[in-house]
Parts: sequence; C-alpha cells; structure tokens
Amino acid sequence: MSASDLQANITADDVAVLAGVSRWTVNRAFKNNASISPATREKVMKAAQTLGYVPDLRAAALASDRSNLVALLVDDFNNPHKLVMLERLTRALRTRGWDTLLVNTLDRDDAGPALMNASQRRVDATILIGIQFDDEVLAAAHSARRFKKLIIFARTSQNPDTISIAVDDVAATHEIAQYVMRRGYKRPLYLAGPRTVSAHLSRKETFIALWQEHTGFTPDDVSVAAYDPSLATEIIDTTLRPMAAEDRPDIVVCENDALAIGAIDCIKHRFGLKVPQDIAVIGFDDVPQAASANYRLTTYRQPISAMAEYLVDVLENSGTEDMDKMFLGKMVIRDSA
Amino acid sequence: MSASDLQANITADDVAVLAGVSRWTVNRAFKNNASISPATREKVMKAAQTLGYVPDLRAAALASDRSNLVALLVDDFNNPHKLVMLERLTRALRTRGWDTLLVNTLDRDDAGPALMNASQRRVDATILIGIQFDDEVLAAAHSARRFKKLIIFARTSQNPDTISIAVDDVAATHEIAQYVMRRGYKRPLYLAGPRTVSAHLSRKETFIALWQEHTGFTPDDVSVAAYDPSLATEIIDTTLRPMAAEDRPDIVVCENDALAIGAIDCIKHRFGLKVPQDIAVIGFDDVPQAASANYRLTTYRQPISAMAEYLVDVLENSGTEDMDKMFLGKMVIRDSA
DNA sequence: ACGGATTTTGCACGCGCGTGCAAGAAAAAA
DNA sequence: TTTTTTCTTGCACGCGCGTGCAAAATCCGT
Repeated sequence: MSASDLQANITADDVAVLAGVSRWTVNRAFKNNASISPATREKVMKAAQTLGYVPDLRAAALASDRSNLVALLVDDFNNPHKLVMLERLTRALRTRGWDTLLVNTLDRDDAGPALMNASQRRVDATILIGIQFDDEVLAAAHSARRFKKLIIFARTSQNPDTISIAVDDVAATHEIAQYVMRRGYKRPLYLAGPRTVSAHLSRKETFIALWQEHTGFTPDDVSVAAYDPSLATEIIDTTLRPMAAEDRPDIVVCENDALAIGAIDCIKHRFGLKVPQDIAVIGFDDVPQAASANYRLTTYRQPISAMAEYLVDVLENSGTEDMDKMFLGKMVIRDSA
Repeated sequence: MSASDLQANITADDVAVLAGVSRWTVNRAFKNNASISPATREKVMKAAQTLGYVPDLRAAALASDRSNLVALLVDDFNNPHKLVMLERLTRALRTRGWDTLLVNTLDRDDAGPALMNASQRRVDATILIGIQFDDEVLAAAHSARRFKKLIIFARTSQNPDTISIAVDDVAATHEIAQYVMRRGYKRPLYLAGPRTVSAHLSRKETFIALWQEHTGFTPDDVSVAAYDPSLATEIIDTTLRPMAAEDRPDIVVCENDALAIGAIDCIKHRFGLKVPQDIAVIGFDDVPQAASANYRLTTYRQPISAMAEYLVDVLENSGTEDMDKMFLGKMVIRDSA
C-alpha cells in the first residue's frame, strides 16, 4: 500500500490550507472555464499534486445533479459488431468528457432491472444499443423512473419519448435491393434476426416489399432468435437441406454481418458450395471480419463514429426539441455478392 | 415527458411522509439485511412505488465511501475475445450487485488519464483487462492516486501492489508444447503479440524454452504490435513469402486466437495451403469464432466465468492478504492442429 | 399482566463539492 | 491620483443518504 493510503481521504480542504486559499478556489482550479487567475491555479495544482488530490466526482455529481455519466445497456454480446460500437461510443464519449456505465442486460426479463439500475446511479442519459426492448418496457421505464434522456442507438424507434440515432434502414435497404437486382439475382432469401416490435420499419419488411414491387415475387425469409453466427449456420442448413439444387436461393440477404458470416460458413462448409458463384451473400454493418480473406463480404457500412459524435452532441444539448437523427451509410462491395 | 419529470427529484423524505415513517426507515426498506419489520417495509415500498422513488446511489456512495462500482480499463478492442470477457465480467459483476464503468484507454499515452478518471469516480476497484500497461504506469498509478484495489485480469503480473487473476500461462504453454510435440510437428513458428514488460513469464518465452529443452532447436518467432487478425495475416505473409516450401514451418503456434485466425486466413487464402495438412495452427482463448466451420481451431480455453466469479470474491473480500490466483484452463482439440 | 429479551425505529452529524452572489483585488480609464 | 470597470476570491446552504447508537415498540414466558 502506498503512502496516500495511510492518510484519510484528502479533500479540497486539505489542498486549500496547503495552498493558502479557500476550498472553493481549489475546486475552481480543477474546473475548465472557471474564473481563476493562472497564478493561483498553478499554486493550487502544485499543492494538489504533492497531496495526491483529485476532485471527487461523486460529490460533484450529487451537488450539481450532473454526473457526466451515461449508462449503456447491451443485451447481445454475440454479435461482433457490438465490440466496434462499444469502442466507437466509449471513445467519443470519453474524448469529450463523458464516462460510460456498461450494463449487461442479462436476459429478456432483465431489461426492467437494468434500467432501474441506471436510474439509481442517476446517469445523465441511458443509451440502448441495438437492444430488443419492446415498447412496453420502454414506456414503463420512461414513466416510472426519471430518465433525463433515453437514447436508442443504431436502431430506429418511433417511441416519442426516445431519441433515436440510427442509420436510415429504408434508404440502406433500397440501396441493397437495387444492387441485388442490378447484379441479376433472381431468388433472394432474406435472413433476419429476432423480430422487433417496430416491424414495419425493419430491413426485412422493406426488402421484401421492394422486391415484390419490382419483380412481383415474394422472396422467402427465415429468422433466428439472436444475431449469432452459429444460429445462422443452423437455420441456413435446415432451410437449404431439403431443397433441390435448382430451387435454392441464388443470394442470401442478411440483416447483418453476424448472420451473413454464419450463412457463408454454412454454404461453404456444410454444402461445399461456392460464394458467390453458387449462392451469394450480402450483409450489413461491415464488421472487421467482413474484410478478411475468408469472407470478403459485400455489406453496408454504418457511420458509427459520426453517429457516436452526434450522440455526444445530443448529450451536450439541453434543449427539448426532437433530436432523432438518421444517417446514411454506404455499401462496401467485396466478393461475396 | 412523463409526470415524474414535472416534480422535483423525489427523495426518501417524500416517501417518508407519505408512508408515515422517518426517512431512515425508508432507506432501510431498500437495504437487504436491514432490521425492519416486513409490515413497514411493505408500507414504504408501496409509497415509493406511487411516488416513483428509487434510492440515489450517488449519495449512498458518498456517504458510505463504497460505490459498488468498478472501473474496467480496456485498450484493445480488436481482439474478439474482449467481447466475451466483457460479457462474462459484467454478468458476474451485475449478478452480484456491482456496476461497471467501461473506460476506453484511447491510446498508449492515455493509460494515466484513464486511471485518473477511475480515481475521480472513487470506484471500489480498478480492473485492467489484458492491457499492456508497463510497470511504470502501474507503479505511478498506485502511488499517486488512491486505489482501493487494482486488479489485473487475464494477464499475470508480478507487481506486488496488484491483484492478478489469470490463467497459468506456464502450465498452459506446457500443455500446448507437449501436444505439438506429440503430434510430431518439427518446425514450429511462434506468433506473438505486443511485448509486455514481464517477458520472462510470457507464453512465447515459455514455449521457446520448452522447445529448446526438448528438441535442442530454437523455434523462430515473429510478433505484431496488436492482437489484430489482419496484422497476423500480414506478418505471416511476409514471413512465409520468401521461404522455400520445405523450409516453411509445419505449425504456427499463436499467442491467442485473434492471431491464429489471421494466420489461418493468410495460409489458406494468400498461399492456397491447407490447414492443418500443409501448415497447422494452434491458438489460445477459444473465441466463439474458433468453433466455426471455417477455422475449427485447436486452442486453449481459459475459464473466464470462474475467473470473473473469483474477481467478485476479491471485491467482496476486505482482507489484506495476497489474492493473486492462477487458473487452469483446458485444451480444445479441433482440426487446425 | 409484568419484567426482561429482542426487534424496530428515530436521529445528529458528516460525506465532498456546486450554486449564486457579494466582497475584495487588480487593472483600466479618467 | 481617483474613479470605473473587470477579474478573483470567499462563503452560506444544500445535494441525498450512511453510521452508530439510543429510544421506543414488540415479543416471550410465567
């Protein structure tokens, strides 16, 4: 144990007497835009240094009712895209002075407790990242507890009490559908993840509607209970297995890369088919793995960094206007479709 | 905005008057082992319910000097194994009543500020997960700021001020080396990640020493600056490229799966060789991807869940004895070696 | 119904800092 | 030098709850 452990907690008062100023001046020295002369600030900082003092953010949060802390609720750690989201979000947040409480939504019934958890910490905002909260939970959460801000990240939500920061799924799906048609694919199979409440805005619904509109045919679709590659592998297996070769889809359009990667694994290794020659695959997200030589996945990249920056803008904005925002991503053409 | 927003913050006092008890009784009702009669607790809870009250953990932390909060410092978001670590850790922590502050160590020079950050939040413990902190930073951190506990997770550290919870790398490497020899491989190449300060305990050093001891030969080794599959792909490429086919290694032993996966990608797609027939690959960690049909990676699984549980044990223990602990994992034999 | 054992409840004080304003010091203008 | 103007500094009060103990209420057996 180091020397400072022997002493009781060092507070601004201790620094104040050493520096010969008042406690308030000490705390001012640590605030960014405080009115304090450079000389005294330096004096204070030196005293703080020798005492090993740093301001106590708990007390600051309590007194000011601003914690500069957000809760990030995550329920799905299977999808590798979560890792890049976490990185981008924590980077943007920390760079601009915000800390992140990572809350693992343990299971489906844990959404409420998790929300409550954030509420008890009095975070300045609660961020739901790609979470399948149904609207009931959301509404209950918003009315029962006080949330300064409730942000849905990377997923659209039409809930009016909520700020949604996401890619424009409809526009993105348009682009994907057009690409698929332009490349001459005829029999797409749509592979979707768990059904969310807001189905009519979903990528799957949009794709199917577009395809019907342009070709008159209704593509098949299947879905899995989680964005987990191995689930995708299994469902593609059970879907293709009974099919005659000529009935198989010529492309699998996936709701995201996690599913696409599972689909490719299945097509190549369970059926020994070639991607894209026998069956093409298209994803969504552009996870790091998508670029690997193994997958060379054609996909759609979300501008996560820009979205994260905007999220911090939202945090710093205290206005009450509607702050929903949709972003445009861009297709990344590789070899899988 | 919901109704509760119109009212000022509801505190235990508000609940107290509604329930007809004192404020302290209200807070007791929310504590687990408090001495309170079931009747009053229920009365209080009902009042709290109608008011939408939940205790303020900021104030509780300030008053009690225990936050039930840990900071988790992470510097490497490329390695997919981080995602499973995050999931396991947050699960174990939250299940047992702890919250997690996720701190992204932005770059190499950010370790200090990140540590300081945690310190200002007065977390009960700071956890370094797989981070390449050099010992200087660690020592400085420990003496300058007050850390109640400094835990190194999934990486051994001989720093005495630190609690290290990790797999026994020496034992694990023994097992791997023996497997490699038993399978008759003759020319291993060791692929390592960034060099840490505690080199003599590292997997690479151990493997090389063992191989020398048993065969008299010193295996080649290469290393990359981060545990990033694409870096592994590149370095394996530049390493194998100039070699005659018969000089190539017959197995690449990797410090972890992230590197192993990059290596496999390179071997299969850049050189068109077969794994394991032409070159075998062995990893470490058993990431989810390792099981996919594409890789079928032979690797070594760390008991992350058990390690996470032990971490919470450490948090709950207030003793001063040495709490370092090493775990034994187990080899997972698949097809890549 | 009564005394003691036990459980339940109330409270004074403190945790460390922010807010908003007023007093004091320094700098600028006259 | 004197008067403004501007910059710095000090302070009373409060943020919401925990600690440890004492007072009050309840229980039990007889």
